[in-house]
Amino acid sequence: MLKYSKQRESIKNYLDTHRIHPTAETVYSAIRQDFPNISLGTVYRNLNLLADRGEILRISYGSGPDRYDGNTKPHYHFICTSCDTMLDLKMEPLMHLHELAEETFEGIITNHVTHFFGLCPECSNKKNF
Amino acid sequence: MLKYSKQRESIKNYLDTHRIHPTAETVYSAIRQDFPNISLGTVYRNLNLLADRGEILRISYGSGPDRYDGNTKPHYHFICTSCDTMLDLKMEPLMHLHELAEETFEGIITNHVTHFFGLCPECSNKKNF
DNA sequence: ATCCGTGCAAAGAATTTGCATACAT
DNA sequence: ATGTATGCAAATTCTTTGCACGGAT
Repeated sequence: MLKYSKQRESIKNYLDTHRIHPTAETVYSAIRQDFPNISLGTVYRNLNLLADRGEILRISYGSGPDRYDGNTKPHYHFICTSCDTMLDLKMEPLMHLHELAEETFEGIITNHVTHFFGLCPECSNKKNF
Repeated sequence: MLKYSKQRESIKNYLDTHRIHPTAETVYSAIRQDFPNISLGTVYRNLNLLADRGEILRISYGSGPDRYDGNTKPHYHFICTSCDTMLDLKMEPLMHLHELAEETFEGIITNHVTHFFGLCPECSNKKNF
């Protein structure tokens, strides 16, 4: 049975109010303002717990630490290859994509993950001058 | 300037002839048959070097170690959530997908990575009985 | 009273790196 | 001869985990 903890509430609240796709470390630093004694282990434990329950999203994309997202509505992410910023894309997720993939596949496909890469608005401006 | 090494050649050759999306460890174990003294560090160094040159693919998908692929032709991957097998999908990659994403995005999108998840043919059979 | 969550520190997994030597050019 | 590649081991990075204590139910 799940018990309330103020640390977990604070983490969840942070993710709900800061849609910056923070890493565990970033969450840790932020939460520390309110809970100076919180440990990184607790942050990881709660991020895992929340992600397992579907209350937040864990996003892995290849390089560097995982990111977390309070927005659990299906949406795609963009990662800037220059500054590593992660942004939400407005594009509608292609829900039919795994059905399409399943047509030529003998197993069962239940979901897909897509990440887009390139230069974020800020970095693409810098390169133009 | 890049110099020849038999270790690197062997790694490249292994990936070209074994399309099983091995991890660095798997490559290491295999190459060791021919080069008993090769070190894991050398395997990683060469996998990185080959991936940077575009001669092989590095595939990260969230859990566990990265996988490597000798097939550099654009194609999607499927990962079995039960046995962790990684398989190529026959489905044509949606090259227009980042153009589509770019329509509602202020930056520059140069590519996308999509992974499909579910049960591989073998595991989906087991579950049916 | 029970037992889940926490803080702390140590351990673990995956990968990278410094250094002296071996090898390709 | 020059400089890159290797083997080895230590270091790094990110994340998980064991344990004793504190807090929620």
